[in-house]
Amino acid sequence: MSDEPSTGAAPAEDAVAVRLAKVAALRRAAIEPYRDSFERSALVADIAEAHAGLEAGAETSEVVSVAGRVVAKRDQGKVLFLVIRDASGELQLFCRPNVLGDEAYASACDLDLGDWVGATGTVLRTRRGELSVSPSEVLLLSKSVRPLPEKYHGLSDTETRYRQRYVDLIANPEVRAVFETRFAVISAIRAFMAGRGFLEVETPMLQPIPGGATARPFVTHHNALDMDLYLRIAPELYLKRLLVGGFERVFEINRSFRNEGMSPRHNPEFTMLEAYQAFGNMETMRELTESLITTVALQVLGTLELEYQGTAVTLASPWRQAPMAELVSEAAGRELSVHTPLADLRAECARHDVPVDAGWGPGKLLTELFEKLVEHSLNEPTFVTLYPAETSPLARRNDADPMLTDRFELIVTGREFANAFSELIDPADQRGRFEAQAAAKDAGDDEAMWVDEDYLRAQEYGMPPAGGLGIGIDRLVMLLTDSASIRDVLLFPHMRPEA
RNA sequence: GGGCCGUUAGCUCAGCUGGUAGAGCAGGGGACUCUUAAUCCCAAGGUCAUAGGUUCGAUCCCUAUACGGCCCA
Repeated sequence: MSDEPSTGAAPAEDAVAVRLAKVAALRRAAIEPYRDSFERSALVADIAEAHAGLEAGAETSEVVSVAGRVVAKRDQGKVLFLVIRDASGELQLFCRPNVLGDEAYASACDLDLGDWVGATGTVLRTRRGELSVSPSEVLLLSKSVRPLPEKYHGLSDTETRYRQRYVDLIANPEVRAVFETRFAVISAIRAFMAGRGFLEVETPMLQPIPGGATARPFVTHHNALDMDLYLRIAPELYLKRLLVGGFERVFEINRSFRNEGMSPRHNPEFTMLEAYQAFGNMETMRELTESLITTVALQVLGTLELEYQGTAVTLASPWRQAPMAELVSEAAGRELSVHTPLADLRAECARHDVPVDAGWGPGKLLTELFEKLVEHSLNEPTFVTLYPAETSPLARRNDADPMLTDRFELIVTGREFANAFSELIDPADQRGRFEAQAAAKDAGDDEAMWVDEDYLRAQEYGMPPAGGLGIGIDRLVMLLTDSASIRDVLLFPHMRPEA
């Protein structure tokens, strides 16, 4: 009755062909291999919990219905062991012809690894101690026609893991745990922010003027309006418009997009938390950041003592604070700041192989030196403060030194995790900063900001003093799951088209 | 964009200073009434990433390209 195996076909198609033939055979026998639904009575984990004390060799009369994917098959001739997996765990099906009937038993033997099945039967524990269901019925719910990766070594090819995450999740169940942690982190953030009286809002992802960060945007086109739009590089300017409107505490967990290179730490689309608090400032945000991250870590991991890629990191408070110029001076072995003569800063850059651009001012040069000499060495959480105004076009100037801003970046494991500042609320100063950015853009800096007239108009109505904060969610999840690459915390990381 | 490394069966991997490829698992056939990476027997499975070049002969040496990984910008 079975079809002749196709000869001469490529091996990949061979396995597929065998399974497709089974589908055809089932259909001829009026058995639907892709069913509508299945009524199950228990998750695998529920059964394991309820029968944890069942002795080896003991059979119960309790009938359960379970469903899952066949992940192992051990054909013993007159006994067949199938292992099925549902979202809660794995369970063995102990299939016997005297319970199933010869015909149903033969059908069960015909199942393949990867098939989805539903089974109904009694709970027992085998003589060898394996909790099992002895089914009186095994229903094929959905036929798998592609072979799964090897059962022992699984799937390790990184390219296939990222491109075909669905296979990765089947072959490497521990991958699921990373994304469960990711969900726990985001849930904990929401709860924390709500507890502090923040309102969650949604702002445009399609923006006529991409603002709130220095980065190249993705461009798209609105056909009906016949105009270009940009995928947001940050929600910042919209959230701050809401402060003008009277919302005092808002946050958005946002997907943003930046048109730049990919790396183990950069994906073209990524997730951030941005939060704004009226009447707060940088210090308000510093406390919020430290409290948020420690609360989330404790809630999700139960500890503040982490290991990231082989290096111990403690998140225990209090976290170090240090001005950028102080850290750079320490690393360079000489006093450096935004007030150091340009020539000296350039010489220092040259000494450390930092390529410089002729148009850069002292603030940009100092920031470059910081990134080259200091950033990577800050393993424990460190608030780097007093960023130059030149590289902080949306931050309020420091009252004592207008060349600097009341801004910090949080560095952990040598990487930026958060960025926050006292918001610039003076519309005249903001216009000047935008214009400096526009000049840089005209000079060829395609990451520089645009002048956003509507944002300036909003500020002219009066924006309350405020603190603003951004935290990279992907990087936070990387830290908390000890993931080396951002691709490991994104279900579907961006990839070039397949060859 | 630059540098280094990788790409061999569906999956995980071998492959000797160049003589056109092997294993395990999966898949196929068979045996087996308590298996656990089940076991045993048999047979099958490859455009060695792609395109060129060198050579009597290339998975192997050279060049380019594609995709992936890491580092740097």
